[in-house]
Amino acid sequence: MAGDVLSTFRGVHDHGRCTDDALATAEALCAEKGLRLTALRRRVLELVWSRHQPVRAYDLLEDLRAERRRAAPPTVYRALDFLIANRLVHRIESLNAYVGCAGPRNPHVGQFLICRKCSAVAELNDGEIARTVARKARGLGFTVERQTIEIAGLCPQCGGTRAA
Amino acid sequence: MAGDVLSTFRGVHDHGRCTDDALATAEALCAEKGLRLTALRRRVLELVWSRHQPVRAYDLLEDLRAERRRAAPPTVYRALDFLIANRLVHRIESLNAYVGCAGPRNPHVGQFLICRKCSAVAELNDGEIARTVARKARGLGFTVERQTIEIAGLCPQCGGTRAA
DNA sequence: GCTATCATGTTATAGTATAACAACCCACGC
DNA sequence: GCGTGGGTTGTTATACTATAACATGATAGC
Ligand SMILES: [Zn+2]
Ligand SMILES: [Zn+2]
Ligand SMILES: [Zn+2]
Ligand SMILES: [Zn+2]
Repeated sequence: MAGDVLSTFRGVHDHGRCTDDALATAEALCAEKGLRLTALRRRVLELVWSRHQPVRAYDLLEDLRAERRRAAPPTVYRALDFLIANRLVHRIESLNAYVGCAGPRNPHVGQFLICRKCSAVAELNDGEIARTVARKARGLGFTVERQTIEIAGLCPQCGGTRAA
Repeated sequence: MAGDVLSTFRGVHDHGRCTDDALATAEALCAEKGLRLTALRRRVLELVWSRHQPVRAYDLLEDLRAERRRAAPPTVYRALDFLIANRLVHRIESLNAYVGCAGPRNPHVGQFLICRKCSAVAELNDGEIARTVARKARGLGFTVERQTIEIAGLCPQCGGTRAA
């Protein structure tokens, strides 16, 4: 992946490289696990990465149709199901949208910083937050299976304060 | 409100009282702030509380129609908009559903424990989690405006471990 | 090649939410 | 009282998100 957690928020990053890396990692990961990253699934993953922003399913569908006339909603939703199940894509619940996973090899919960102005999303993936949440929930007798953490606000470029 | 954060998860709580309290608090709060808690909005709030579970908008609509034939989707969505804007109701993003706010007087972010088996939802509202998230985000130059934290799993009644 | 399995195509429909404009109501000032 | 103006609700239509159900096609192991 190209750079740290905030690379998405910076004006320009080498997004071609960033997408290529993601696809290469996905290929390798699927090969290791014996998963079938078909042409369709690979292409959907590529389209998800193509903007480095949360992408909605029907936008993906529109893109797909340009090159695959027979694409229908199940086409894209099934590809997304596969990609999400195998941790290559995350769903952003508060936006009904999808983003490529920045680190599919590191097991992690979904934690996202979402800029309401430029729509960029960065994956936070902070262990301390995850552990604090898990500890508090466990302390109440609750068994945690999935954490959904979505932080909305302004990224550094769009009005955020400078890092200390 | 009737009891602590986990009262929702216990077999039986005095839910009539719990709903009455919520409505009384809402009335008082709106009176203080000069907000118009109309009959419709009050009734929708009551319906949201009626199950002490996440309720979907179209279920509310169905309930409403039993007594107000002219109710349509905007009827319920507009009431929900008002209730959410004034912190009387929370939206659970991962479920497309709505729950009554357990403590509208305490300013707080939305943090929820959601049992996938019995569908009960408890509002966590833990300051340490909120502060940890805020600190981490701020450290990256991100200005936090809204936190969405939804923890899915099993509640104590449905298979969670006992609290220590 | 045969066959079981998984993947995709295809059609239809379910579920969630908002746009746009009309009608109504009520508080306020005249 | 009367108008008037803003906020609330009614009404119709439509946009957006997602899945069901069954048919067809590709793939891999035997
Ligand atoms: Zn990820
Ligand atoms: Zn931004
Ligand atoms: Zn209750
Ligand atoms: Zn439960």
